[in-house]
Amino acid sequence: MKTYTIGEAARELNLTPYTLRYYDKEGLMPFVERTSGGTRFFKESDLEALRIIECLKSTSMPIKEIKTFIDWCSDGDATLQQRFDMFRERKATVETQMRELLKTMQVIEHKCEYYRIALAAGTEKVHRHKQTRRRCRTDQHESPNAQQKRISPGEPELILL
Amino acid sequence: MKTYTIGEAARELNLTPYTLRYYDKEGLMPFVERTSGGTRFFKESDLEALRIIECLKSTSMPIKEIKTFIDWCSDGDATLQQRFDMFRERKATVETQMRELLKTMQVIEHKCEYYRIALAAGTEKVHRHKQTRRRCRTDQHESPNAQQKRISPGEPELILL
DNA sequence: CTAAGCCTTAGAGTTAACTGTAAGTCAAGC
DNA sequence: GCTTGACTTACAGTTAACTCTAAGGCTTAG
Repeated sequence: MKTYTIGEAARELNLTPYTLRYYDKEGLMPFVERTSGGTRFFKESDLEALRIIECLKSTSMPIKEIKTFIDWCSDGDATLQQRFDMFRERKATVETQMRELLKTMQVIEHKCEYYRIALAAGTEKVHRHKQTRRRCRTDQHESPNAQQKRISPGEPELILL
Repeated sequence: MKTYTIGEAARELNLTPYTLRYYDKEGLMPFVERTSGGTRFFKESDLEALRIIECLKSTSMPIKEIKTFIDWCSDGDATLQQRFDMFRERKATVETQMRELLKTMQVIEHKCEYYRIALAAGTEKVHRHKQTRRRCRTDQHESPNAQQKRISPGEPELILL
């Protein structure tokens, strides 16, 4: 069966040997074997496992939690329920992340349009009227905590939305 | 016009006052004004700007790059093109992130199914046959770099995919 | 008038996840 | 046999993004 040195495995996974050694130290790779000389060698199944680890990492799962999962894997069938629950939870996390990314996308697209129009007009001022209108609607009462007098009265305001 | 103290603004944005002061120190909030006593007060428009900053942050944009954008905003119409380009680039980034999240989701769902079946069977062994078959297909040649003899011959392999 | 509860700054500490260094081992090629 | 280049460990350093501490200031309630 084909095996890989740490450098080859790192290339395969788009990581560095440093990172793989770090993962090993953190207990993420108890399955990786060594030669008699102490050199790690990675099997296909190890790369598969690392791809799962990378997948979990891409859901912003911290390395310590991934280690818990790896420990469960080592414990065998007794931990099937925990592992199932963990993936269900991950699924919910990813769904949330997708919803938030979609919201982000909408804002970004709105800004693209904003700047497309501003560029066409040669100035951001084309958006000024809309801004003033919007601000007026929320312009109703002072904060009870804002009792101190303000300095720097009416600077040319930055426009960010 | 209603204004907010740093604590109120933080609550509004789901951040801490520490974080907002940190952003200010990093130059992300040159638009936030102060009372004569030096206390920051946040206007609606400042909260809007901070929401954009949070949006950019959610695309994994580092704070230093966000500062560049804020500086461009302060520079006015001369930087419209840069800002437009920046948002186009952000859009591409988010599209990539969405594609990757979708791939992640597929793997997670596959694992959910894997564990649903294993739980029903009471053991992960139900997936063993498939695993062996799959491994055989890639079981064709030794790595030219794997010349050292292996220790720990045939442990019960962890199953992770 | 003083205590509570905000706010301020400078600067130190924390955390996660690497990233690199130093000193040494090992196998291959000249 | 010696150099090359990949590997090893232990451990120190880096980076980003906070997060907190200490010392102090301002405004309101009692």
